[in-house]
Amino acid sequence: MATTNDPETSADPHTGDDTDPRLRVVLAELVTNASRLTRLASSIAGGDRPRPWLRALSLLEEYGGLRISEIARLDSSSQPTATALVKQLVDAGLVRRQRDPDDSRAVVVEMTESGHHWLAAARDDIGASLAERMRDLDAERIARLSRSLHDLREFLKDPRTSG
Amino acid sequence: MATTNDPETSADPHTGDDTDPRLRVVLAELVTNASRLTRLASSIAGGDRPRPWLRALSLLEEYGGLRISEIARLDSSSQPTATALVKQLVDAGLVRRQRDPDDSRAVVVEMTESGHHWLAAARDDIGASLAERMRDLDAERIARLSRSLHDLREFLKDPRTSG
DNA sequence: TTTACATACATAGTTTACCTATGCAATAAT
DNA sequence: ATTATTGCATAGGTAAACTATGTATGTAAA
Repeated sequence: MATTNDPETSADPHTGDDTDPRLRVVLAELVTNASRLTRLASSIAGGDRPRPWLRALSLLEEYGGLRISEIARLDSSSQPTATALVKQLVDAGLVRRQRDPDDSRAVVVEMTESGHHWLAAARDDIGASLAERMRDLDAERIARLSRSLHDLREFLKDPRTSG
Repeated sequence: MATTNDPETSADPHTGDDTDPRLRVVLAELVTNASRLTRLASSIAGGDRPRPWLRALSLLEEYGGLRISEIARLDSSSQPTATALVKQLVDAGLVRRQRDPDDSRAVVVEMTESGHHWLAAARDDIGASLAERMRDLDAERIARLSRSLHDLREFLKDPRTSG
């Protein structure tokens, strides 16, 4: 056990033991609740749309053209996973691959019109399924909650440039 | 296209088209943000703990003893998935199976002491990993956010009995 | 400029987490 | 008693992820 360390000198960045214990607890609860909500929502509104497609297309919509390795990094997945995912999207006609003129090793992935339509339809479906079960909720409250989650993710991505 | 329907008579419960369009949009955004936060957090704090174990043990801690089919339902998974999951947890010594005295077809699954320890340690690790990157956040704000997500899930589970 | 290393992506092979379909035993309903 | 239903187990399959590695291109050092 390390609980007998001198509190004055125990700021070891590896263990994080100098953080607020209350914060540790509520952060663990937060991810539990976010994860459960996500799982329940996707069981209700999932349809048969591949969730990796939604993630990748959302990123491409947000950032424009992306390299394979950038997709992997932004999606917290490995490069081979991103390669396979892009292949599926190309086969489905939702994205297009182009060589980077400045670096012929690289590939730039862009959404097609069909990809934009697919993503919009997916979001409509998800929103409609959920709204049907939650029609009494206040949209502005949900919007605020959504923004909080967004901000928290930005902070988690890089604590220095946000928050 | 169904966009030319008479708005007065288009309250078809199958399509949900009578719900607030703004609500549909923000709900779709909410699940996107919750899902992305979950994914990022688990890539940071995931460790190598099986996520299904965390889900199942959290349910058992919350509800006490549960049947296989109850675990499946509460976890939004199929019964065979729950059977396999419980088998893994039994093999790891984290839960114990007992026959239901009132119904000898049924199985009641309960956490062992080891299971409680495992879950507590997992949460400590997750909380510590996240708190290390987010040490400047206000714990009470996170707690409120966490509660909102919890309440929203309760509402989504059964819109009539919560809100 | 040849050699060496780094980067970007592709491919192979494996594991994990699910699913559906089905079988079997116990209970409930007629 | 027969039939239907319920609770779980098993079989078999798919999708999404990983690591390890190969190949081609770009970069830097000798």
